[in-house]
Amino acid sequence: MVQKSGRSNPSRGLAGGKASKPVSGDNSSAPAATPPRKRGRPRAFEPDVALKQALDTFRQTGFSATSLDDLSAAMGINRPSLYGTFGDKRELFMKAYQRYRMETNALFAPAFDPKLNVRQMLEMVFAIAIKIYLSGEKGPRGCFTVMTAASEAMADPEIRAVVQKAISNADRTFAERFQQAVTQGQLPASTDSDAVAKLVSASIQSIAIRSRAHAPRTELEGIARSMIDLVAGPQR
Amino acid sequence: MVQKSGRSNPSRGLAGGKASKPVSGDNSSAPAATPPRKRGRPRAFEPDVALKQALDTFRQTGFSATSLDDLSAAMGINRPSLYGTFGDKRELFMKAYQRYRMETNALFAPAFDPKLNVRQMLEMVFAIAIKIYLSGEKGPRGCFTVMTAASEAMADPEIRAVVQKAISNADRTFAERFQQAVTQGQLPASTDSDAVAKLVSASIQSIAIRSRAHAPRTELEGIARSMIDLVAGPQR
DNA sequence: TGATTTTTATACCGTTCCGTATAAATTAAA
DNA sequence: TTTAATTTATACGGAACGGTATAAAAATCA
Repeated sequence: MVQKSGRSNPSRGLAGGKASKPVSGDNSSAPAATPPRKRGRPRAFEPDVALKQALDTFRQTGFSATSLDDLSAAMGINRPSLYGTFGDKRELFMKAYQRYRMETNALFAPAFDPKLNVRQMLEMVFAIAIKIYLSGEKGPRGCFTVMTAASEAMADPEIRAVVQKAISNADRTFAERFQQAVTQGQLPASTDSDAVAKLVSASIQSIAIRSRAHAPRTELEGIARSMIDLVAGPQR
Repeated sequence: MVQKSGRSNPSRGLAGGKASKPVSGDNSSAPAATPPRKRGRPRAFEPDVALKQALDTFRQTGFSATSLDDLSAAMGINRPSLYGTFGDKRELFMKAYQRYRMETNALFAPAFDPKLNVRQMLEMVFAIAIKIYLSGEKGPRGCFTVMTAASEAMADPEIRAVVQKAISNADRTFAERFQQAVTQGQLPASTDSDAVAKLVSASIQSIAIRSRAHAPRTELEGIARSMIDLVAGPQR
């Protein structure tokens, strides 16, 4: 019943090339490139912003509880257009999740500036995490990876794989940074970088969980502070 | 106890209320417990075991992705009977969650035996948590509270309330135990019991998340070990 | 026995779901 | 202008959904 579209898939050429758009500030309606207009009727929507709306909707209500009507309405796209551009609901979910990962990786990147010491890095990481998890027009949204791990990752091996990758990636990023801090003398030589990294990840995941349960911001910040002090020593 | 003699009902047990849950501790008495046979056609199922099946099903696939057909099949009960006994899907979910809380509270209780020191308490807690989260015929199941926080707690205030309660209850239980350990000299006087409690809760929540993403048991045990050593000092 | 009470079993109802067929609309190319 | 290509808009179809009406079944009571 899968019915691979036998005819040429038009989104192929587009999807391959424009993976990431820098979203620069000067997008004043005149992308100087003036992309070569394709043959037929032009799209009435921007795939990237539509995908962002889909992501927001999925983050709000999760995969199962989000209907295609919800998505269609939030994205401002008719169902057939949605299908033609993003595939079925599951494909759309995967693309939205992929976008989420790119987006949040970019948001966290500044915290890993090598000029920052470990404490500064952690303070930035937690601040960014709390900001992300509490953002949202309709209340806090938590972490999409944690949400997905708790729900879809169970039954869907492919989704589980990307979630595993996201979690282990976070662990590894912290571990490498801590190991580096040990060699730089910012952390004691006895530090178990892998272990500490997983505990930091754990506290971030807990912040995500609690944020979705509407825990007060002070509670989230308290967890962050405790973890920072535990890793980098009490506040000077 | 209001045993009206007008109807001459020779049975113990409440006739009017439908909260008939006489499964008290003495169930291992003579096989002739002679349950007070009610008037009409007897039930063909045990409500408590049916509720357990419902809980298992909800834990597997979550609220939205579980259909009443799934529940009906898993519980071995027709839809109308299910309705008559447990109410609609959401009510059933609430009752299943309530049962989960009772069940897990009972499983964790031995770890809080006052005869155990802090390290022993933590080792038991983590061992029990990992055992619960990895149990399940069809793979790991994680923590139902964390699952629910990540999904239904968002849109449903009542569900959110019970999830909040479960989380804060865990925090408080740990905090009280740590505070007690401070007074007993098992932990340094400088210990911030509330903060440490939340970090322990956080690591448990992370273990739940990771278990659902099929993290290997050694990873979960590693997190537990790290947290225990962090709180109670390195292993002696 | 027959009346009453309660549960079971089947089948149904209206709604929502996901996905698609179809035709109109809009563009570039011929 | 005609033709081809592509997207939009409407509407539909089968399936699954949550929930319930209805009658048969199984028990007690009179």
